[in-house]
Amino acid sequence: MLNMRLVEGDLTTRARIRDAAVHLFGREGFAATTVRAVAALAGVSPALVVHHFESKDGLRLACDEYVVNQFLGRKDELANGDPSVAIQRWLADVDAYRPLIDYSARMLTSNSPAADELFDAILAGTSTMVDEQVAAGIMREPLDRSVTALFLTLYGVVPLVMHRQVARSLGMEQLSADGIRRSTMPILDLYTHGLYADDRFLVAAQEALARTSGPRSDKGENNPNQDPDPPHGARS
Amino acid sequence: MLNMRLVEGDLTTRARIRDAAVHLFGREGFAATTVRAVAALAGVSPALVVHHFESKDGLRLACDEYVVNQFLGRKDELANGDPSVAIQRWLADVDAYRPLIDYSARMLTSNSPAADELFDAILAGTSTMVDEQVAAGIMREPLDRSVTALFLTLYGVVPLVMHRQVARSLGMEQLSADGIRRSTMPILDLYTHGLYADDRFLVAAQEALARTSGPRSDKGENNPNQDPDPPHGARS
DNA sequence: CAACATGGTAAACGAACGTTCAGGCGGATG
DNA sequence: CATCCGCCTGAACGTTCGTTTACCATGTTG
Repeated sequence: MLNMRLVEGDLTTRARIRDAAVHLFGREGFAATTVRAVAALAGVSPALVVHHFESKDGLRLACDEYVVNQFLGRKDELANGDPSVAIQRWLADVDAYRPLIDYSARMLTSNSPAADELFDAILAGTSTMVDEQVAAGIMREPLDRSVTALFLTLYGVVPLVMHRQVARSLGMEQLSADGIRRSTMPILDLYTHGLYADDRFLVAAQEALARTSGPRSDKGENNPNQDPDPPHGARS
Repeated sequence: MLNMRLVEGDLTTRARIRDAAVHLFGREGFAATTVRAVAALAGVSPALVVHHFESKDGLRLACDEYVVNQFLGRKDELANGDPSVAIQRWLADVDAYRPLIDYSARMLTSNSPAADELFDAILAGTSTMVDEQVAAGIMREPLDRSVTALFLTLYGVVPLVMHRQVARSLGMEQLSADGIRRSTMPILDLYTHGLYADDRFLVAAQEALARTSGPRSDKGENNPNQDPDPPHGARS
């Protein structure tokens, strides 16, 4: 009834088209990529792309699903997994996974449901990790577990999402295993010891927050830092 | 010789078009936004858009420059400024600055030269801040100042870049001042005390890095960021 | 007053896009 | 051997896009 290679294997023409699409969507973006370009890269006719995926949107959906599954492993293992493992697996072999990295980086900043699904999965994994590490005494009890897990997730994916700026800043052509190695210790140092010599900012912020918990009228001139960037006496 | 309002003021038709473009480019993306849509939102004809900005790319360039200048303050003050001040100013009044936030969030993950310029400016400001705070004894001496500054910058902009996921995760419709307030203390706590109870991860990573400092031939079998499961292809 | 630059529009053009259609090829089926 | 069906293509269709062209109104200039 069917071609066997279609059922089990995945090196079919359909897969080649999908890979080409992941490649181009990741590098150029969805709207900037034409069906013709995908077809050309896969070595087929544009009509065949539509024949396999119904439409360009269908192709995107298939790519989304494929990348998410590659990220989280097989769908069955979705629940148990620690997503940071997947990120590590990717980053350990950046060159091989670059198309997937590019694609998911773009996906995470898009508005697609697949982006939400992927982010939620990573966040869930991070939350589990926080719970486990706190229970094991490896991690201190954070002030707010869910907010902490959220920002740990953000901090985990931002080198992926902004890999271009990371590579540029490190003086490299593109994200590489070497750059990742160079970043490991400083980041772990931050997570282990923090950065500030004392807790003056922490106290200042606490007081400021207590003061401004109600209104938000003035532009926050003595709002220590309601932003992620470390606070400082900017007015000095 | 010239219309005065064009020279000094900025509430001209040209500015209306530019604002409409920033609005749409930020919300829908550049490629997904049509010149006709910009013109319609600005209440003018599509031809006038081209008349003022030469082309759609010219319009993008003008928007890039405008947003960067809004971010860094006037161009004159570009050198002295601390960009985190700008981020704080924006986040303190999220609703008013939302179009600019959306636009620069999209810009930071794009490949435009303006994105590099903006990121470099923020990074430079953060580096200066690190130097100052270390000199003042507020901040410990980091293991690697430039890498630390880079990641502080990444961590600073990621709530902007991924505002959609931040808002979703905090159970909000969109990024709000309230969500930012809720995040302040946990983040500052991380920056002040770190997260881990001891330095076992730090030591482990240090040893792993020392072991693999040389070669990179094999697939990173004893990489610090190593994972139990080596990369696998499509075979089920 | 004539000449002209400025700010603006309506209509159309050529190109490129996503998609459709009619059909060819080749192996499995009866 | 004839049939059928899945894979695949070339050519075209309709649409929409960015852009161009011709033209109008207004107020400033010499």
